[in-house]
Amino acid sequence: MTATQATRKPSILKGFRDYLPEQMILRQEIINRFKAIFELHGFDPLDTPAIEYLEVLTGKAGENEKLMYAFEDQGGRSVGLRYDLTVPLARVVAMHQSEIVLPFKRYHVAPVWRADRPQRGRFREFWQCDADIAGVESMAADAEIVSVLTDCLAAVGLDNSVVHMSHRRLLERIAMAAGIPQEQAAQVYRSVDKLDKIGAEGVRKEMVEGGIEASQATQVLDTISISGSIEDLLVELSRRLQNDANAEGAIAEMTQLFQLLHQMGVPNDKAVLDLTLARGLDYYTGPVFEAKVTEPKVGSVAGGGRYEGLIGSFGSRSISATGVSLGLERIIEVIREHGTMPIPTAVAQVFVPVVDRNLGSAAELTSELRARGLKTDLSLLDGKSLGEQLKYAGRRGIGLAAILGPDEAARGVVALKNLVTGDQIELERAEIVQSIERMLT
RNA sequence: GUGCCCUUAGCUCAGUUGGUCAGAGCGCUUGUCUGUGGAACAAGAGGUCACGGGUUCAAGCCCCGUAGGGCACCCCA
Repeated sequence: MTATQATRKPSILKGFRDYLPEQMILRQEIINRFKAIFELHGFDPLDTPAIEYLEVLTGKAGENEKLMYAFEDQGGRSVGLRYDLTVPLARVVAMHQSEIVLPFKRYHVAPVWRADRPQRGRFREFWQCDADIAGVESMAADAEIVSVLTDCLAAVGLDNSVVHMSHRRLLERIAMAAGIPQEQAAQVYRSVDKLDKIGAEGVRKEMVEGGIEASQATQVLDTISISGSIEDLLVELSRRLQNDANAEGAIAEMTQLFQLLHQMGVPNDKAVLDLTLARGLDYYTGPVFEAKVTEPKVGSVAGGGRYEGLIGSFGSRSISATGVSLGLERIIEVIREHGTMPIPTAVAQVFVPVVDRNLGSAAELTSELRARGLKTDLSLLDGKSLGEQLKYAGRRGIGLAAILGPDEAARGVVALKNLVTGDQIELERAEIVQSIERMLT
């Protein structure tokens, strides 16, 4: 620090965070599991720049654009931090058409930025884990996406999550059937979306206050509240919206989508029809879905849907796509709250302390373990007592300590101590690596 | 973008109507303990009471602003 430089308290921007090792270990574990699921379903990886031309980003998110980080770069260009991973994907598909083979399946795990007001499970920089399919109009793609989603949620133990599904055109047509004019439809979507939060009366009240006639509000509420099995529900809906070819198309798509999900082994109670679902992003046009958990209250944990016009909006030929975004931060909230999966505490699997200052023998043992791929931490506290070294390892969250001192060496063994339980056993020196390997699997 | 609440040692918090109010517990450091940690006991370090203004004889305590955190709305992963 030079004399002319003022010292500044270390600090970071509101809504942005450092990820210390303790957090990173869990984050990486979750991301690894998601990537494994994406690849299991045949998706390839993709990455794009954090910053895009502003015009690439705008015009897609509707009102949400006020949340976009936009600024001028040193060259006076209008640019912005990406708001989601879907728009960059659409740009990529439109831009690299000659290199991309359709159907295009890609996954993308990366940070996005929104100048939102921070809250629990809501940050200004957060990570999304996306999987999308471009170039397939049939419900086969949507079914694939939803099944990737349910697999991902299962992979991190989110058994209390449910994917709510609807179709953009259903709510639209229900509102229309109730005689609500086009310009008030948005009010309907906004209110209806809160049904589980403020109840039917709350929604009715809000709609009326929003200028919708009481009888129309009642009719909408009545229609979206019908219940039964998915098949019955869709049939009933079809009856109520009869002679509406547009609605029929949407109903047919949803019917097929649920059928496919069933055949793909997605349990009935994991993907349900929810007519109140209204997603904010403007670009959705077909089936939409959102994964929700009831506790903790972090909003939805994943969301997605079909967008037919987005890729074409970049001037390319029209290519329909569908995809999902999983919200890493919110999923972590749920995992930590409910302990839905074991939370790894350290990367190292084995700690090797230095006994009697004999760094050499500890180093030899360490390199043997590492050679077999065991993540091994060699003690850097060789001047300290064994007790202190073990204490250090325990606090780091490392599970095992392999102790090789003169006593053990003389008898041809290694003492293996479980740092969680305190139990200690002795294993043959010659077979120590294999023994530990066996214990860890 | 709107409204409300919060911010005191590393952490969780006490601090009465502004006048020994700068504290506790945990943690940390050291010792009892020169090959086995998380226990106990003892001693010790650590805070310009978020930051900047203001009111007052006097402010952690009152007022204003800024920053950060939280909640609700909006919206959303």
